[in-house]
Amino acid sequence: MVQANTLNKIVIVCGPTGSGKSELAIDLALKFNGEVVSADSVAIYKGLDIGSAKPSLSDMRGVKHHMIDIVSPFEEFSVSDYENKALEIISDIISRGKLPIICGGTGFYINSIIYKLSFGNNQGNSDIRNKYESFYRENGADSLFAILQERDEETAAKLHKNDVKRVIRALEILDLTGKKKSEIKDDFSPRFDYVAFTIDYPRAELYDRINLRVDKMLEMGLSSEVNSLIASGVTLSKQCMQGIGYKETAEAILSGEDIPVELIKTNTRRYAKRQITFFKRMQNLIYLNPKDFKEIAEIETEKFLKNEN
RNA sequence: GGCGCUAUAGCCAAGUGGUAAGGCCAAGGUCUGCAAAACCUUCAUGCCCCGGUUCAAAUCCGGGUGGCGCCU
Repeated sequence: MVQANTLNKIVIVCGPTGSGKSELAIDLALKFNGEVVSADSVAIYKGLDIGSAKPSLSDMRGVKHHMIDIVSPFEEFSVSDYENKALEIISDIISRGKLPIICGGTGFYINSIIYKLSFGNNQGNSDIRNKYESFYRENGADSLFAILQERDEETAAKLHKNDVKRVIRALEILDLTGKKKSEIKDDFSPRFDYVAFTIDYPRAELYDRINLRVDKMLEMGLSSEVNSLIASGVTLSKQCMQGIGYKETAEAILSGEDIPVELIKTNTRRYAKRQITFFKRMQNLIYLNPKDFKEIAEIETEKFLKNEN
């Protein structure tokens, strides 16, 4: 375990999909003797390459990448799994005297390494989830929410009754630990000293880039990638198949329809919007102009590394 | 040229006399073990234009304009 230590410095490259994070992270790694730690909930899966825009070997330019291709498409993977593995890797990188560069668009994953979140102190339990899910299906969101209101009023007050996933999670914590989610207090002081960068494209320009990138994924053979996943037995219900581009393509293939390109683009754009919203709350985040992002990122990283705090 | 049908938000669309449903898109937001997931909020002082009837018109009447269809 990495202990909070102000000498532990890491660099974070985050932001919406299609903004050029991977390339910037690699640039910085080359310049500052770093290794890239991916923070991407889809790129962790083996075999999901094109749709997750994984950097190719040549893109990586010899920079070591971690947290990519680490789980099989049949496995489930959670933030907590991510946190454990990533923390181990980060401390190893630091111990070797190199700079960890966290790069990815999954804000929740990034938060898990910056902050020491407890995540309710227990892992998901499919029996319990199934129990409440079927209750929900039979009785509706209001009835499900009423249970939580009775058992943990404080958490219920923070959730919307339609947010079934979170309502179920709160109930799950109650069942598993006997404790209320609202009783668990977390420490939000960062465990690392970090700077974060995001390349700040004007919205319209970002959307253009995304649209083009989706077209490119199709050209590169997204549908055959999805085909082979299906052929190997990966079903739509698998977690990895929730990825944008994967679910739409898989559904189209299974029903014999054309791949809904426009839908994939729309979903990707909406995802980018959610990412932008998420990262707005990140501390120490430097918004880089697309014109000179590389130079500024280098200057800022240099300043950050020199500063002993 | 004649006849018929039609015109509601960026798009689809309900509404047939009582003060503009819903969906999509878009924008903003939430986020503590599924996060590329899940969820929330906002989005037509106005119904093609002009005139009329009426206490009251997107709704009825007349005329115009655009679209669609049929006929010559």
